[in-house]
Amino acid sequence: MSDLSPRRTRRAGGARRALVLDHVVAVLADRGYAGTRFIDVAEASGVAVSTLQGYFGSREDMLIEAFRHATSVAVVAMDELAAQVDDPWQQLVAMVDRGLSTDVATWRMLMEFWTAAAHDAELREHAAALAEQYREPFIDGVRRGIESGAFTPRFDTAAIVEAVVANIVGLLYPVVLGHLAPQDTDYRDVVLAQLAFALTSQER
Amino acid sequence: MSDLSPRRTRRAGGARRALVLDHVVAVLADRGYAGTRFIDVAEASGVAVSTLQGYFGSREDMLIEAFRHATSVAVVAMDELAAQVDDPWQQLVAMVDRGLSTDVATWRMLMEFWTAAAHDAELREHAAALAEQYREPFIDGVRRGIESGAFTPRFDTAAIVEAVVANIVGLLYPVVLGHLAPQDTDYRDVVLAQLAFALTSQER
Amino acid sequence: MSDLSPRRTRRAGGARRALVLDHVVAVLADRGYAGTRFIDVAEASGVAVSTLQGYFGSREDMLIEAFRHATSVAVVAMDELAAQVDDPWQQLVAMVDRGLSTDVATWRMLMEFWTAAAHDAELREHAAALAEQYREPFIDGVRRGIESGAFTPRFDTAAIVEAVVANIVGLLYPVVLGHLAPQDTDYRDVVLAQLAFALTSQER
Amino acid sequence: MSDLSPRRTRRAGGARRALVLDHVVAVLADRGYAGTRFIDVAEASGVAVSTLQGYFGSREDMLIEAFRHATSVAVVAMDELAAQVDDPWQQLVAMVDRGLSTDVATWRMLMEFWTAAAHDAELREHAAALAEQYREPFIDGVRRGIESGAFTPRFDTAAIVEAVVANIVGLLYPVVLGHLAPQDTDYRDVVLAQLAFALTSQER
DNA sequence: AATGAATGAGCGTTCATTCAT
DNA sequence: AATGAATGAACGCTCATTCAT
Repeated sequence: MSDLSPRRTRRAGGARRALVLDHVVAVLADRGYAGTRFIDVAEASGVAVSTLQGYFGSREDMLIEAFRHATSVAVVAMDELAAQVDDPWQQLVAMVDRGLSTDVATWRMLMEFWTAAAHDAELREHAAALAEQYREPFIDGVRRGIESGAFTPRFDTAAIVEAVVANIVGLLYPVVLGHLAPQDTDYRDVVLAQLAFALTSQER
Repeated sequence: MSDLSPRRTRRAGGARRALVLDHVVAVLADRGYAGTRFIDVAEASGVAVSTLQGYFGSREDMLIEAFRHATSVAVVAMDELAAQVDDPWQQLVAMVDRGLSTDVATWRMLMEFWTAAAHDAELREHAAALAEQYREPFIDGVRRGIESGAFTPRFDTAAIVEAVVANIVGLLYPVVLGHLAPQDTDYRDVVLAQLAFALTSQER
Repeated sequence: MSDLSPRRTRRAGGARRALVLDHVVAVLADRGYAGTRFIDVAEASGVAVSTLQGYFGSREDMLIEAFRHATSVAVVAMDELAAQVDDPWQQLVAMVDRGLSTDVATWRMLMEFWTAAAHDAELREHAAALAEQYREPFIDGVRRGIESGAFTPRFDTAAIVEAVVANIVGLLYPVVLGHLAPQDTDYRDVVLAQLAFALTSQER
Repeated sequence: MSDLSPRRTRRAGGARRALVLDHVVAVLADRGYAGTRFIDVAEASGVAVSTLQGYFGSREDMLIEAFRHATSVAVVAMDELAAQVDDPWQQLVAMVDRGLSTDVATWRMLMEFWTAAAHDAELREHAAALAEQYREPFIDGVRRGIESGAFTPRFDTAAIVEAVVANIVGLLYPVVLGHLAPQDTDYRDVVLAQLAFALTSQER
């Protein structure tokens, strides 16, 4: 399993520093990676620019840490969700529902993160870890269903999971750009039925 | 059908201007929306910075026009593909194959475009038009299949199309960030089988 | 007497060129010396920028020639006025009236001219010639009055003329800046009475 | 009485900022309004360009504040002069002498200020306030002389004051352009005698 | 002669960063 | 630790000028 935690522990700031990170994430979602300046975070958080630099070092370091912070929170939440449900199919349903109900702010943050990662090797590593962690509980759910005999999949587990994750992440731009309402019952029905189809051989 | 053409025709530049646009798109995919400076395009195209400004007006106008140019090309290509195939199912298969084989450069360009659109109202309008045009031939294919009796869909046409488009666009980040090979036979099988399932009622 | 004519005859343009000069003067009064760009004159006159450069050479040369043109016109008009009136006092009155009724556009043009001259040696020479020519008919009027016995001045002719010219030019900023109406009967009365006082010894 | 003070107090800079303002005024007089660039002031004052922008905001704000600074100083000096002399006539004489002995640098600064004001509404407001304040002690002196019976004016107070102010300001261009020595005893005699004439009815 | 196209020089401005307190 | 002040680097943009037609 990859590491999502910061590589070195920073002392500066302490509690105040953690509070600032949430502001950084909010500004990031609003103004974008390249558009997030020190002064924006300073105004949003009430902390002086030079203090921010004392906390994080450079602008890029601040943004990278904000991404680590925000994505870690999101992944941990998904993991906890998976741990709460025992039945494999119900677990998958819960995770799909969770994914489909991702709020716009989170999508925006992820969009900025991934777009920034496309231009930055260090962020790209982090994105790879995030992708793996995000798919992990899905793969786990499918495998547990297979082992228990509940699923008799028609395809590779990896391909099935990739498809359902694509069904979730594919909502990002429609939702962020306002083309699609965040929650659509019909869409959920299609995704879940297709997933059930993929997991269940016809000869059953 | 929405309008993807530039609002006003610019004369400056002529043929040379069109050549430059391709360079702008390339730089855009490489450096990102915010990271694309006049000097980058100048170096890539061999045209002086001030000449670029003579062509496009401002940096933003240049980037917006590049996006219009590139996305129009992509949409027209998809439309032509749809027009070439007569059988509805074969048309859908062809379009899915086309979508799944989208090259990294195009995905990067679209990623930059959509991310920029999230912060710019004018680009957002264009993105909405693009989204509509991209889905149009899919919806058309499904409808034609229903009318001919080939499809007896289990769900709303819109939801089915949204799901298959999500299966395509959901590849963007895995492909751009290098997590996934652009072409994966298993993934294609899942997507097409799920689409066929959604379009075919069991009682047939 | 100094020379106000252009130093070298330019061929380019001919009649069209002369027409353009009036546009240059108008733009000059409106936008100021430093603010007058080729494109402004081009838009005002309907002549292409590069054509203007063909006419005048550089931007500065164009402006300098416009100043020469406009000031020559003003001085010639004052000279003609002086030649029309025979009686020395009536001549002075006519010239004062003429000066006090200078229109805002002319004042603006002169303001730009003199301000530019403060930063340019060549224009300063021209301004010196203009100053001399402007005072010449005043000095001539006073001298003719003295010779005829009509005036018995209390002060040097030069000082008297300087004072009355100051009374005229002193209106420039109030008029241009809108603090004072261009024509004020009371003010005229003061200027003329003070002039008459200066020209007439009490023992007469 | 109009307000000549800056509209909002800026903190940045403090003492250093005030020192820079004098340099701005000097450069302004030397190079003109349009010709005064940040780099000129930076070189004259030894302060970095970006620091100047930190102090003043924009180039225009810097120049406007320099004008306010310089003109306020000039007006305050004239007011103090007026307050020192008790006898109305002696006060007027002192003010005329002060006006006629205005140094070239001040005239140049005022010339630039007024010329700039002709193209800028905000500066024009300030110029109106300045004009009013400049004439105020003159009007006050005349009125006090009338009340005490020392003056029995032949004309409106406003017209008389306008004429004497014109006699002062009318020196601007001759002095700035070097046509006239700044101090000329004969000219002073004319101005003062004409003023005395205007203020004293013949029947006395 | 007249013009559009192309371009380089120069300027205002933004912003991350360094430094002193 | 926290901050304001100061600054250099970099970029978009304007505009006069040169060149080819």
